[in-house]
Amino acid sequence: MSEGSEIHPGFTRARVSLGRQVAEALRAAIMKGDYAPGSRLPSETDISETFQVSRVTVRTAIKMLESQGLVEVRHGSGTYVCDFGGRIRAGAQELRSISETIQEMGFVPRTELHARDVRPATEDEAERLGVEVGFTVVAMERAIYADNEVVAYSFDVIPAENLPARFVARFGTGSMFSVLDEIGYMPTRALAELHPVQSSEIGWGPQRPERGLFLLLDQVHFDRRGRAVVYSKTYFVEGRFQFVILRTR
Amino acid sequence: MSEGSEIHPGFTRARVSLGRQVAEALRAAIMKGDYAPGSRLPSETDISETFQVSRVTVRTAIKMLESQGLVEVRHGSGTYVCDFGGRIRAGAQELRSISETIQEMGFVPRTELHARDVRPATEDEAERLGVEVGFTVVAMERAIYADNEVVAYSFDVIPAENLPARFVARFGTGSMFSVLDEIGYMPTRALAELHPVQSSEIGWGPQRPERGLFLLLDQVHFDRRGRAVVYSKTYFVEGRFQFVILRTR
DNA sequence: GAGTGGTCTAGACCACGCA
DNA sequence: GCGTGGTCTAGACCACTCA
Repeated sequence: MSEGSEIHPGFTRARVSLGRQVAEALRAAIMKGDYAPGSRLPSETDISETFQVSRVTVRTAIKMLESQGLVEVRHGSGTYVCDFGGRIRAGAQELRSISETIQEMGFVPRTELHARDVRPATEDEAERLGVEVGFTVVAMERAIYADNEVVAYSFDVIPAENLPARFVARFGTGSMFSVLDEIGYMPTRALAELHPVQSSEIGWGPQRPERGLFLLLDQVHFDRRGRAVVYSKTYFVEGRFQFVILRTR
Repeated sequence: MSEGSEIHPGFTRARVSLGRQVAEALRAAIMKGDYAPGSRLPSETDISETFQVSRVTVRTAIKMLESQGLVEVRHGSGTYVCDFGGRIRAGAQELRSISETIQEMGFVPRTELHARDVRPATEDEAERLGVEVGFTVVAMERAIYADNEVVAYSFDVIPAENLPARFVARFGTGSMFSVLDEIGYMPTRALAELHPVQSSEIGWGPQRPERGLFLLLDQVHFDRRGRAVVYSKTYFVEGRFQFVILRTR
């Protein structure tokens, strides 16, 4: 552990909850090898003393790690580090950018803009985003790479009717989420549907799968005020990305 | 609301947490139409007074409903009932039997046993279950119906080497989970992977999809002691079941 | 029986939204 | 500015595991 700093109430520009800070510290310790797969973490009481936080806070941190499939909690026994292989593994209920996930698993992420358009919303898009048909949107088509291998093709639609042109222009350059953050539309929640898809019409370029089999993550992102800010269809190429879900009672 | 009974600490044979009880009561109220889609639930403080529980408990209840995509929480504003259509919608991170989910959505569930075998575990099964190759297992193939329409085909494997024959015999008759519960192997956690699958070899009977497209939920169930108790491959027929994931930061 | 995680409480204060 | 949800605490007691 040996962190100790960085963790403090006081809310000194604290946009990150204490629980998350503890979770990140524990995650780093695990990744660094302080706790080997199969070994036991310190007890919740110990951790709470180490970080000087309440046990409730420690528990929220551990729940986060658990939902990422990183640790396993056994009642009456302890919390144990999971063993996981080298594939890209993402906890499906963690909302984070795909690039971020790829990076954290030790691969080099890259996105490639294939098309970009400012146009009226289709009927489907309008319904999902809760706007009128014909509302102006920015539409993007991107390929997402991990170590130069296509992991997913993503189609994103962002309502832009009332957005200053200087912001509209920035979509397609750099991280979509950082632009959204700047204009105050940072997604905090997404409701996603999962569908299997087979199509030879999805994707492009030399790595386009022959008779492509994809896992479609069909999701609408909402900001903290409940406004729909992005409608995304991300087609994950089967076999290159491991989506994990921890299911509990 | 107007429940009031059933909710009490005291732990009179309470295997169900207070939070879950409150969640169930709220869920029932929503399903009954007490709160229409889009309308606001009472505030957390109000609910905690109504049910005579702490606000923390109310919050765990609301988190459950949120993860099922049933309500939407907006900071500073309130908790609102989501609008969802007539399709079967399951929160992917809730561990519950499929039949249970189907029933709760207002359909009539039915499972049909197609095959059943007691045999040695394959290499793959042994690895996933953490047992030796050749370990005796019960293997079942079942079709799961909602209102007489096939929703999924499920392949379940249960380690049975040391299980009394009288229990082994019961798998395939009635609910798999109730048998597991009786013998003390009730799953409390499952780690699932999601994959798209296309195959004409999955399924049987007149409703077998032509060129079947499925969402495969590939999962190992664990009991509270961390023992692997079931290895399931469930192939959901695309279009008949809506898997929802709430993703949060 | 000692030690671990699971549940619950009452109370405090912060951040946000909305009028 | 009031009411809403968000975070955090200290302490209590229960249920479970394991030696």
